[in-house]
Amino acid sequence: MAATPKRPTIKQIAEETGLSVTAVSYALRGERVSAATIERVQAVADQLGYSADPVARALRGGRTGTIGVLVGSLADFWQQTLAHAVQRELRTHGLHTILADADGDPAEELALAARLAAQRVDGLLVAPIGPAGGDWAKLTERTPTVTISGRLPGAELAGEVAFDQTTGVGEMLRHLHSLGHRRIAVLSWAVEASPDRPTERAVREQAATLGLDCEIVQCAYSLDGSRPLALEVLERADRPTAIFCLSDSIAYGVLHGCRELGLQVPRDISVVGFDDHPLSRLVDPPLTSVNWSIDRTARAAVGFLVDYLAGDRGDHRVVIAPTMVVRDSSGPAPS
Amino acid sequence: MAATPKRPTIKQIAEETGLSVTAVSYALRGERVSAATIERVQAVADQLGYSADPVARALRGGRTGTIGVLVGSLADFWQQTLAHAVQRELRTHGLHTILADADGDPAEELALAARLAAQRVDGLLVAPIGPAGGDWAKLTERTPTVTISGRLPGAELAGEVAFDQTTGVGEMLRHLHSLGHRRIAVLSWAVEASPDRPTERAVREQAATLGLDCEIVQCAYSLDGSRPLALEVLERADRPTAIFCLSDSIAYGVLHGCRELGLQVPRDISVVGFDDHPLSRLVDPPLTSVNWSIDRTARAAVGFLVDYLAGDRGDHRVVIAPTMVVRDSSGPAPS
DNA sequence: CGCCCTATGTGAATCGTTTCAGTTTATCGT
DNA sequence: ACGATAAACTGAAACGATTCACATAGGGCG
Repeated sequence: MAATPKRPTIKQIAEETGLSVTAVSYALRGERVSAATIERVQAVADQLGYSADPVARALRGGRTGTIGVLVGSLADFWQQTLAHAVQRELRTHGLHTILADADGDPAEELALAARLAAQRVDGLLVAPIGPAGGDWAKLTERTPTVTISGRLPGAELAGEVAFDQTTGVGEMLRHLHSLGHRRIAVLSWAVEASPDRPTERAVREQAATLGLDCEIVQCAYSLDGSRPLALEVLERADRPTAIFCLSDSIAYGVLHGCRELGLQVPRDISVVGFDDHPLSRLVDPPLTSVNWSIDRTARAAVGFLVDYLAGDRGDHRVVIAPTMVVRDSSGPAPS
Repeated sequence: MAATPKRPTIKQIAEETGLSVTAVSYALRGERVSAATIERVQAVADQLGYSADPVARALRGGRTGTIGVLVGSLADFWQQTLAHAVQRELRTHGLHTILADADGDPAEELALAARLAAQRVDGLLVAPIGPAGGDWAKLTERTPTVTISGRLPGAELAGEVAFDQTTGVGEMLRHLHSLGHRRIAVLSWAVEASPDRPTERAVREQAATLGLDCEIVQCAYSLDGSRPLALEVLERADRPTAIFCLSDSIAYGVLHGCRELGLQVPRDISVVGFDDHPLSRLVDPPLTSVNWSIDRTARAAVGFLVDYLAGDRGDHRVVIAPTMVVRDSSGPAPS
């Protein structure tokens, strides 16, 4: 092992200046000591390249300046972008990010969050897959937590960013209905894990209202996960006339599958998504989707957490409204 | 503030069992104490839901089980995917990830890495923008560091994953040359920050060899960053016949710009990328690019770091070879 | 029976920082 | 000039886990 030089400590500064460790600690934050001392300590600290050890500080009970971010699956492009937006937003508040990725497994979520909390993060931002169980009460009462689109059983929240799934699903289904589609396959991630997510419930309810024949199909998150499934659905005898993907990432895989089978979208079949990823306007054909503003989401979530940490216990809940974005991947149902 | 119940500590277990803190510490790792004691301690620990505080452990000097990952810009889709692949790979080794994002600013990189190191990560994985300066010597001799495609001035590395940029650039330029293109605009990120990156140097050299007129243009990373720039380039009187984007993300923005101006790709102009993001085969038209295997990259980088942490000081360097992927976005130069 | 060795356990220091509770000066008002 | 008070600074105890050095007891063996 290479010789490992230690980083400078407060103790070294104390020796260098002839002061006590205590005095140096105060001086570094400019309190309780004379201006002359502060200056002298600063000079030595700068020269040594000193910076306080966040680990020691955390142990003593202070803030770590780090927020844990837990996402359901980084394989999903939208969530990748969300993670980026959140990280960027946190940075504007001088906060750092520890990112964890449940990788599509709801059973992992609580464990990962606990691990994050054990790292002494100041707060948690959780975009969960779904209420797969576990009791978040203990965790969330110890660590301020803001959720993004999802429920955490037993959790006591510092804030909540919800998506109006009902309206979003409704608009999309009405759009498809108005184009004449009656038999629709809905590709959803995480159905097995939590069969009664609000999104799926909304799909069932609205489909019933509109008289649509909607089959909900379990689907892996990633591009490569949705393609084979799409192939299977597309090759059925009674192929649906439209496929409603509950994430744009899934839709990309479906588009790819259609291409492989020589199916023209939207002539032969309509394919629509549900997050409106930035690339959805560039794929072929440009994807009809429902937009949930990533920037607004990230800003709200981070804002709630920062407010809470600053002691503001106000009303920390917002519902992000969907925006229907009709592009070229949806068209009249083939007769 | 809500009552904040403390997490269980080793001390509580000691009181509960009537043992000393020391004995409990040993018992928890199954050393030096009688089997009966181990069992008793385990029982109490389980019942209390005890897990060791990573912060305290880190302070004492042990491993944290956390790796810092620093990427040049999470706004880039390829780097997003890389970050995901790396995180996933780290997880298979039982390691956690702290992700930092320099957001396109090379001047931030060293500071962010230092901050990561101060968090007591066991190692660092750095995919830098470029050698914007700073001295990485002190940091890297304290914290094992593996680079992914980039040089860190003064760094002493635990491993290195390099991309054979020269070959990649060469193949792409020859491809364009063979299609009759002679006037090419090269859109690069981070030119200002480090004008002599290996990639740009390779472009200049190979262009000279082939007799190509290549202009290198500074470009922001993101989709929205490259679009306006593309518009500017495309509206010139002596418009280049091909645009070579040094990242697929940039190419996506350019494609968007072309569409706005009513330019057909590749009939009116060819557009090619340089990472081969998974979505590049789905955009319209499918993008010609150069593939660097993200999985191989992530696996190699993480492998090097894990080996190093295990004490293996072997040869930790690999060069990832490019694979030219010709799709539909490149065609014969218009006459 | 006396000696040493092992098994099992404990006390205390350590990591780097913060902070409570003092202690020493110097200064001020009366 | 004297006690009160404030300013400047220090000691020591936390935070939670690890680990070195030591203590105690019992067992084995000549």
